[in-house]
Amino acid sequence: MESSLFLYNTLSRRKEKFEPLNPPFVGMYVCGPTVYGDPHLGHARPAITFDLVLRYLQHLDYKVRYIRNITDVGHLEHDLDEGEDKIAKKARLEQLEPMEVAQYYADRYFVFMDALNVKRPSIEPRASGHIIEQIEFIKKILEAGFGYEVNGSVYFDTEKYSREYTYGKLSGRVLEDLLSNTRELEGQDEKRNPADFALWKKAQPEHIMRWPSPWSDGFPGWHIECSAMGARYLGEYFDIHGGGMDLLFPHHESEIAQNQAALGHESVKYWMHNNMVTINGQKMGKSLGNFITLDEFFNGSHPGLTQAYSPMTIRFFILQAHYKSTLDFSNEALQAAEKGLKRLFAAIESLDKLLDRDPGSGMQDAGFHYPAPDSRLPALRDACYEAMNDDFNSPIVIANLFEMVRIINSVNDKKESLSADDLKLLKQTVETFVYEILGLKNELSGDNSEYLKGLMELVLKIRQDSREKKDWGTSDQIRDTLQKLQITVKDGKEGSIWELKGING
RNA sequence: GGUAUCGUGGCCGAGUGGCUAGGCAGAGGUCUGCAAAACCUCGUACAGCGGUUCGACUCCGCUCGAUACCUCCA
Repeated sequence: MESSLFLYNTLSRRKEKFEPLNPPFVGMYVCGPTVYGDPHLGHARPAITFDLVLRYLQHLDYKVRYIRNITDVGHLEHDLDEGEDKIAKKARLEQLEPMEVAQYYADRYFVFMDALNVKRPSIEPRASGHIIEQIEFIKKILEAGFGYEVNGSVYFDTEKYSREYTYGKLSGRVLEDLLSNTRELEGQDEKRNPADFALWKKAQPEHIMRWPSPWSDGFPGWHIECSAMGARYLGEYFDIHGGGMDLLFPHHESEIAQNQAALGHESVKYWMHNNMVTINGQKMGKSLGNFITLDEFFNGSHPGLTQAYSPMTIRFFILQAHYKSTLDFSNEALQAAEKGLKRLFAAIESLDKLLDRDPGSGMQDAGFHYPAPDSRLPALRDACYEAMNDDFNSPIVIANLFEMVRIINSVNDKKESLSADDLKLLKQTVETFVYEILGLKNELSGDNSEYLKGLMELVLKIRQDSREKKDWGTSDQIRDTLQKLQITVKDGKEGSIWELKGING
């Protein structure tokens, strides 16, 4: 595994070799959710994408500090209520404290991310807990001369910035185009330039989320939190900054400008952006109202869903597409993912049984020959590493895993044979990639208590006896009854196996 | 209009200048008391039109189409 990890850097628009600033340490910052609504499928994408990145970096023995923020202040409602904080609005409607709302949805977010087997980041800082850092950051921008204050609000001076640096380098935009193509919005008159963005906003009287600052009682602009918290926890220069493609402009663009202005240099070496989840070809998003929440997926309680889908089905579905491609949701696609995942885990169970049965001794006595080492196995393992090294290409990893599935099943059917060493290599490879790197887990096996296992062993023994007596009536009755209890019995050459039907039980 | 990404077989989705992606669905077969599962075989896809090339789905141009973003909206 001497090949290096390459990742696509949005800033350069090409794949670059990953070379951490201070190996073996890696600093990674990912834009987290704004906690004013239930997490939906669109939230799962970046969470799982960067969970994959985290897991693979950890697998490569990097020590990763992973920061994912919680935005609980600052996002303004775009449509109806101009200038009102999103969280504040929701709070007023529901007669709750703003922080109560933020806490509620943050908790929901954690629960669903846990269900998706997304590892918790090292630190999950909240914007509301870092007002001081944000104010300090704004001060630095003002000191450097790239901001200006108007009526208690502070704005970033994009025009002045553009004289020395390039505002638009990340998103490929040109400031002049931005100026000429800006649509007219209310409340923009304070800005010198339509392309300028707020660093600090003075709160209107009805605005209940507010903090004191040198300029006014108000709240920070949207982009400043990531600049401030990134610098706070990862330093002025760190390795990876991730987020959804929809954040590329203006959020990340502005973050670069803020850091350049305040610190005198940029902060991020590699910018990574995951693509969107679409539904009927359209971005799934809060603003379009076409989102399906994770809760609804897990329960099947959305009219657009023909059934419930388990967390691992969702995770597998997302990993089957490369993170930079759009991923179109459909029931058909999710059902395909569910079945594929089931096949994958069925093969892993078969592999375990093969190893239990043949721990490597006595094979020759039992009449087995010792097959030569199978060259396909190291090749498949290497292909998995190559895929991961090539910008985290999880779909290729999965394709290779299915090649292994086919080999496992062939061995299980006695159509091929593998040495015990090869079986172990196979097991190690499969488990490394499935469990550790892709972060999948077998949801079916969770229900296999020792109690249930013992009971099933007895039932299948009785059925086996009746089968040997060709008492098909009894044997089929047992199978049919078990089927009604959601337990499927499959007769194989080495006896019968059983599984609980449906990943949701 | 600008910027970016993309258009692959029934569906989802990789990838490459000439060599099988993979999953699901479908067809045929093997195995099995039946069933299920598994295994084998199969469809010869790459928006359209030009160009470069010995050869392009893969490179270039154009056309058509889709999606995202365009100031405080994941």
